[in-house]
Amino acid sequence: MFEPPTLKDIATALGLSTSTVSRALRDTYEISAKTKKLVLEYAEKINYQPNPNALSLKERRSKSIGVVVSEVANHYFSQAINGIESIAYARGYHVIITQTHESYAREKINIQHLASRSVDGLLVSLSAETNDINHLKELHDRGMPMVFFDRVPEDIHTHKITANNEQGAFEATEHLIKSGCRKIAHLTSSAQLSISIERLRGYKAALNNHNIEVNPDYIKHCPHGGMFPEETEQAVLELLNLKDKPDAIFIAGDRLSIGCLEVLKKLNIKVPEEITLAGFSNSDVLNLFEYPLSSVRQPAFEMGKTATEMLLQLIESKYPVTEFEDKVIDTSLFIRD
Amino acid sequence: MFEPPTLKDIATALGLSTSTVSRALRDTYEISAKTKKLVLEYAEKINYQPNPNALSLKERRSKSIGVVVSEVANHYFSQAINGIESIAYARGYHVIITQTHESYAREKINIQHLASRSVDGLLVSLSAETNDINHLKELHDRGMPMVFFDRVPEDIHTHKITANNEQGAFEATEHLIKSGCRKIAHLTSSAQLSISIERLRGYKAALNNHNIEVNPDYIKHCPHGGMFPEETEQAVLELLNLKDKPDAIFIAGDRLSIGCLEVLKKLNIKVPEEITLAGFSNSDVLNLFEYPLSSVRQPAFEMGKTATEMLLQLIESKYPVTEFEDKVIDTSLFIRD
DNA sequence: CTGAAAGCGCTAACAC
DNA sequence: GTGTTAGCGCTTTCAG
Repeated sequence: MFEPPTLKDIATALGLSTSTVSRALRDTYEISAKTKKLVLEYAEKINYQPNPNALSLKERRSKSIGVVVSEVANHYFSQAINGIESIAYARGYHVIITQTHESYAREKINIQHLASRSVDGLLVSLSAETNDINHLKELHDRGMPMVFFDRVPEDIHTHKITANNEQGAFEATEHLIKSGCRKIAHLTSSAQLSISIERLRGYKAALNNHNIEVNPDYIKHCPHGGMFPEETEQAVLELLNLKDKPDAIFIAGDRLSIGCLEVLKKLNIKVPEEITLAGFSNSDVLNLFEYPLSSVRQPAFEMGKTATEMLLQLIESKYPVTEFEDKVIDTSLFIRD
Repeated sequence: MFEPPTLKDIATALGLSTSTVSRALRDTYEISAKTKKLVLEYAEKINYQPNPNALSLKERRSKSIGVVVSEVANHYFSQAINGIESIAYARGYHVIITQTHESYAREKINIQHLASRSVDGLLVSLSAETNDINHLKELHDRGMPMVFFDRVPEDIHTHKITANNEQGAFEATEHLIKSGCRKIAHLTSSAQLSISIERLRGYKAALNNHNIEVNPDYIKHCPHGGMFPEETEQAVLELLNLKDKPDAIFIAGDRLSIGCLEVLKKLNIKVPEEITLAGFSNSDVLNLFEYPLSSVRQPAFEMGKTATEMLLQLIESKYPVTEFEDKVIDTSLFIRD
């Protein structure tokens, strides 16, 4: 059994009261230098650490924040998490990471878990399956500080931080057009996700701008964001089996890009000779790929940092915050031919 | 301010005592069906959740386990984490993930953070920098349940779970030999890491087995496991600049493999024509790479699961455990030419 | 069957 | 300057 020393242990060992010890440790002014020294040295010696649960109970905050993402294996999220940690650690907060694996049920459970009083605030990116956000709304209404990033809900009024998805999608699609493609398909995640909506909008805008008609057959949604390979495979096959086969695909996500590349490779379809690709991806190994995939990169680290700063501001604010920011950060397009 | 309802809130609202409410909620036998129903319905209505900090304080356990890995972006670790979560969630435990980024200082801080009483046990994979394990030893001596996986220390007596690194390294190296290579280099992580030692041993054994002399110039250590690209680049360049240039490299880790491939690509050195590669990697995109990289895959998910089962057994054991297991799981070699 | 009270480890009035 | 005490939210004797 792991039984760390407590204030009382120090107090009895030193013949003092717990409050004196507590004050000495926290360096209150009204404590004699001698006692302070005595206590500090003894605490150091036995490696005393205050019990965080007792502290949380008392102070009514845990100095920890919860993070909800779909998958840490996704490079966008692992980079964002690094950004989150960089700020949180510097400000003395713990970071508790949970994954939804794009499941709405899992998301509800994780949020539930993190709530109660075990975290002081939440950084959330919605799962692909989520289209009912009542579990979040309720928690938010009851006062849980919350900041959304990347995949954000419409009707919760709080800070949100997103990449400029529309602009990124526009640039990627336009790049395909400028490369000579005209029959550009769009492979994307579930339809209700904010990122899907915005990227679709950018895609359509680029086509419109170049007087290319939007072909509904060219737009394929994967409700689980490519979590299941079959899902992606089927979508890609449907595109390839169209009588008027696309000459390019603009892909809205990392996992989808990988799934798509795998299908093309399996079918031995040459990229970019037979089909050209561009996609949203924060992977750091794209340039090692056999097939070129131009990619829209999101400033993941920076987004994580900013989201965390915003959250800590909410958490530590003395007064209820009513002005919320909707921060949009630019993406950058990396071209590979 | 987020102020969730407490037992007392329910009690006063219903004109009962807190102890009655507590019992009703936990379905004790000595409570009238009527009261129970009343309480349960009200609790449901206001979405009551017990305060986990109060619970932890009382029960002297938090129902959460801490995980220490170097990087969640590493596929081996993200898969292991999925295995860890699968068991932990099923048994009602939280999982708190922390990253060391291969830094010893960060590892110490994370362990410190997780300790005290905020987690019931620890799943640890050492950082590349770590060669002093006193921070862990001390904690372990004071009774913190601990299970090591992947990168394990020598002299802490507890459950350990590793891949059969020596065997995996042997097979990979032998594969290179059978492909006709004779001048096989070894690019690996920091020298004190258990995985480095074991993989080096397998590498040497394979060479010996085929009567190839071990050339010390062919063995390059990267103290930070490829965390810094310059480190890997320098090591690879040193290998390539040898007068007797190697015709193959056996690479001991994921990040190192990527770093190495990037250097080769930059220098326009053809794989496998000019040099053949094999490495430890759990990446799921290797077959999309331009250059073939045969890989030793570790059963990461299974390792995470097993480690968690072992840890929960330690945590929940009524009596001090003195028999410890040293579980070694086989790897598998995936060949790409 | 239900209530009162103690205690988990800590801090913060309030004594003295 | 230091000790005493109450209380954070919960469970658990112990009374009744």
